[in-house]
Amino acid sequence: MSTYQVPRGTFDILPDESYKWQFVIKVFREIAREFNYKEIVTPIFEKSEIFERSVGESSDIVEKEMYKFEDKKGRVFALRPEGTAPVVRSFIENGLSLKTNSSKLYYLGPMFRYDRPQKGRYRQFYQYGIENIGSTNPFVDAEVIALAYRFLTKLGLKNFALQINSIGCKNCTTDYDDALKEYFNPSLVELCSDCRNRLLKNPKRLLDCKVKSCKAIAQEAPSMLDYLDEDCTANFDKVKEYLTAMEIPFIVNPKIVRGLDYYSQTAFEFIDTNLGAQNTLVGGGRYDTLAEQLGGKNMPGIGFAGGFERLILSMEEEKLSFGLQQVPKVYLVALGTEARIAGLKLIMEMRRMGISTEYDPDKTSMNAQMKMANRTGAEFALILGEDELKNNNIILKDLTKGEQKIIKIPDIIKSIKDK
RNA sequence: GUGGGUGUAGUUCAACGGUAGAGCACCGGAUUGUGGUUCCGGGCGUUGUGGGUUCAAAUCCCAUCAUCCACCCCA
Repeated sequence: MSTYQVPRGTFDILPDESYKWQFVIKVFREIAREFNYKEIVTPIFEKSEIFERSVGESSDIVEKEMYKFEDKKGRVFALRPEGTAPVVRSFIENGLSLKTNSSKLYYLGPMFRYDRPQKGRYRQFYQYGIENIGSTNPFVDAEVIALAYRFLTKLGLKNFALQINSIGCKNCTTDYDDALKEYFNPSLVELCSDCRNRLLKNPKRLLDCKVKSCKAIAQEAPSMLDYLDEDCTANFDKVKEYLTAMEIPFIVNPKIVRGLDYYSQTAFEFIDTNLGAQNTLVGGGRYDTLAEQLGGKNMPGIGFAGGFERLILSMEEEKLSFGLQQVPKVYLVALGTEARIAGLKLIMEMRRMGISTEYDPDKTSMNAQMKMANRTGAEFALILGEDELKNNNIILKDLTKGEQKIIKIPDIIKSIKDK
């Protein structure tokens, strides 16, 4: 056992695994490009106030999960627990609303939450996400959902379901909260202690409770959808209509409640059906008041975020491909000092021509070098010995077929390129 | 933050309170100019860490750290 280990809830992405990450990141970028979203990169830490004012003082994230610290001048920062607030901060700060072609943004990177680690839940985790800022049009809601759907589908995932809901605007919510309080109050004693708290602070979360008794009571609770005002209802209907038009299957789940305070109207989750307790693959929704809360102009927006860890877990579960592991194209086997030096020159040339090349600096015997060539998974071995060198030749051996032929050294790069 | 399970070689796992072992991987050789297969050889690892009980602890007890599962929360 080594003396040091990674901090709790974090992990190393090892060389054998990194290609999986590269693969899903590559696909995400491709899909973002298909939809014409452009990348935005924001710092890993921000003034903690940014999260407190947007995500919400009473949310779990702010209340107990933030990595908060003071710098040497006493400024209070937090490692970002999520990506939306920083993007909106940057959007306001840089006046992106005034520029064309800069309202559709995507981001990638680590987020931090001090949470108890579990399968699919880490303290440093990697999110991908998009934000579409500036429009209240339900076309945009549908497009954002479509992008997530397209991404998951492109990766080959099948075991997931899209659930959507509308949590209304401020007006609807207050009415609904009152209705919930009225409904649950008579059964107060039967609720779990968490739920008694929730009833005061955020009654909607009660719908999400997993305690059996609470679940049973919540079964008959009034539905959010009945409390939506005209606008919100119309909007939600349009979102559904557009999704249907794009042939994106969804189910309406009135019990979806997002844990971040800035959400309004459209809320959605892509749930993995065989992942365990941490099964939200992608979560997102509309946040029409967020920009104002951060001191900007009234600027509506909608976006989503997903975690790469769960994505990869889910893909492994479904035995999906992550593409090929990185292997060198050519492995140079050099015999003798002169051949080794001549080989150096050759290696440089091949690498410059874009041919990935490997060799072993320590092994001298043919046998050992061939073994290494095989182990790296190289496609070809180039064998250079005294005899070949004398005649300006080199042996090109196809390691999968086992065939080999003698080639003039000046022609070798062309021969490999032609393969 | 709460509850439960687990921690032994690089890895997957064995070992009744009494000498810590096997598969895979890895290294070397058979084969000093040709790999994958095969055969032979190679393991002292503070049994996660720190205490305690005992003649004796990987094994029992306590603490701690990590991990897994669930609550919670969410990506």
